[in-house]
Amino acid sequence: MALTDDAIDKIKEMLLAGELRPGDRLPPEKDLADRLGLSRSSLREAVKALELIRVLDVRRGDGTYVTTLEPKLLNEALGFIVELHQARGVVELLEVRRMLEPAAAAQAAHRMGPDGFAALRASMAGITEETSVEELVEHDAEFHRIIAAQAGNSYLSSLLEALSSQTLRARIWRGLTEEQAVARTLAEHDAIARALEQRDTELVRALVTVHVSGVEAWLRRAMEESPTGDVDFSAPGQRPSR
Amino acid sequence: MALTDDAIDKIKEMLLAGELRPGDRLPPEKDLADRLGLSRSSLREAVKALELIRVLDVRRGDGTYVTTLEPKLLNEALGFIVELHQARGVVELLEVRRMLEPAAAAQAAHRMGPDGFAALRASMAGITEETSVEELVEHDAEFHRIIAAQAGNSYLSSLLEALSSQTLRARIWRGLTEEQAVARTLAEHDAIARALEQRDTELVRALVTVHVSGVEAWLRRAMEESPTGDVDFSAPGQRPSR
DNA sequence: TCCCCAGATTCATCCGATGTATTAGGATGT
DNA sequence: ACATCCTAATACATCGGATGAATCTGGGGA
Repeated sequence: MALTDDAIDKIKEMLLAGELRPGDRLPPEKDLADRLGLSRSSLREAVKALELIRVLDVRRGDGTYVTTLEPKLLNEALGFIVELHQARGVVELLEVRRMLEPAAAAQAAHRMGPDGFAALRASMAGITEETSVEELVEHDAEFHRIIAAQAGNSYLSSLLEALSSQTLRARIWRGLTEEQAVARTLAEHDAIARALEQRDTELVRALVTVHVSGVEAWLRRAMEESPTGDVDFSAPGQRPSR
Repeated sequence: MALTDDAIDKIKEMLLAGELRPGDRLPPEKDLADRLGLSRSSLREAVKALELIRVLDVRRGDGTYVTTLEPKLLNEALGFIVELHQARGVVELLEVRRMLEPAAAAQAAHRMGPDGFAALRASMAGITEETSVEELVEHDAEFHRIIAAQAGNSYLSSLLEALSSQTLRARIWRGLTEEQAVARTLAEHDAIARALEQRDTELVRALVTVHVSGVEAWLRRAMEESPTGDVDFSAPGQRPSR
C-alpha cells in the first residue's frame, strides 16, 4: 500500500519539520489532496487515522486542525490501544504499572502541595467498606490519578492512566469485594496519604509498591484459577464463582 | 462525527467481545459495510485508522485480518505517537524512562540467562571511542534493548523502545561525542554488564539510574543553552555550535 | 448596536467505475 | 501421479462526482 500511507507520512513529516504547528489549520481536503497528489477519498483515510491517535482534530463545517499534542491527548490514544491488548497481557501491563506507580508517588511526595493533599483527602471522604462497587472503582481511579498528577509529569500521568483502564479496575474491585479485602485496600490508601503528607518518600514508595503488588498478586491468583489461563474480560458483570 | 467512528467502535467491541480473534479475517469491505450499515468509503476510513495502530492488517487482494495484537505491535503504534510528541516533551519522556529502565534492568538481573550475557557482550564487542556515531547509536539502542528483553516483559520492552526513539538517541550521542563523554558512557555500559553477570540487583539498579540520569542531565543542559528552550529536532544532522 | 438570515465554505457520506494484487483451481505437459 | 502455468474470481486501492449537513461570515433590518 502506498498512497494513503504516504499521505500519513507526509503529514507526519510536516509536523516534525515544524511546517505544521499545534493549532494550525490544514488546507481544505480538496486543496491538500491536490497538493499531496491523491484523491479526497484517500486523503480522508489518512486524516481519519491521524485523528484516531489524536494528532488531528476534524471539525465538520470548519476545517481540520493540528491538536495541541499535549500529553493528555497521548493518553486517549494510548488508552484505546492498551484496552485492546488488555485481554491478553494484563499481568505484564500490571508489572509495568508496578514499576511506575511507586516512582510516581515518590516524586509526588516531593512536589505535592496543600492543594494536592486536600484533593487526596477529598477523594477519600465518604468512602467506606459499604460504598458501592461503582463508587469504589471511581474513587480508586481518582486516588491514583491525583497522586500521579502531583508527580508533575503529564506523560507519566497519561501512561499510568492508560495502563489501568476503567474496565480492569472494575474487574479487580469486583473481585476484591467478594474477598472482603476492601477494608485493607482502603487502609492502604489511607496510609499512603499519610506518608505523602509527611513527605516520607521511602515509605511512600514502599507502601505503593505493596499496594500495587497486592493487586497484581490477586490477579495472578484469579488467573490461575481460570482453567484457560485467561480471565474473562468480555463480561465484566460476572466472575467465575470461587 | 458519527458513522465512521461508530464503525471503529463496533470493530473494537467485536474484538473485546471475542467475536473477532487475533488472526481472524474480516468480511470483505462490501459485506462488512452492509452489516455495519455504512458505505465502503466510510468503512475504509475506520479500517485505515485501526491499521495505523496495528490492530488490523490489510492485505491487498487478499483480505483484512486482525493482527496478533502482540506487545511488539503496540510498540510500533506507540513509537509513531511518541515521536510526534518528542519535539515537545522530551524531558518528561526521559523522566519516565528513568523510572522504567532501572526497574527493567533490575528484573533482568534475576531472569537473565547465559544467552543474554552472551548477547550483551556481543553487542559491546568492537565498540570503542573511535567508533562512528552511527554505530554508537546502534550499539546503544541494542544494549538497552537486550537488557529490556531479558526483563521478560514484552510490553515493558516496547514501551522503553518507544520512549527513546532512534532520532533522540542520535541527537544525544552526537552531543556526547562533541563533549568527549563517549568513553565514560561506554565504561558505564561495561559496568552494567558486569553487575548483571554477577546478578547484583541493587548495583544494577544504581548503575542504570546513574547512566540514564546522566543522559537526562546532559539533555537538560543542552536545552537550556538553546535560546528557544527547545532543542532542534528537525535537523538531526547538525547541532547549534556550542 | 444587536439580531437574524442567506450564502459560502468545509467536512460527511454515498455511489459506481476502474485498476491492481493475490489466491485458488483447472488445464496442461511430463 | 505430479509439478507447472494460466486464468478467473476475489478483494483491496484509488478516483471523481454528487448530495447533505454543520459552521462561519457578512450584510440587512429592527
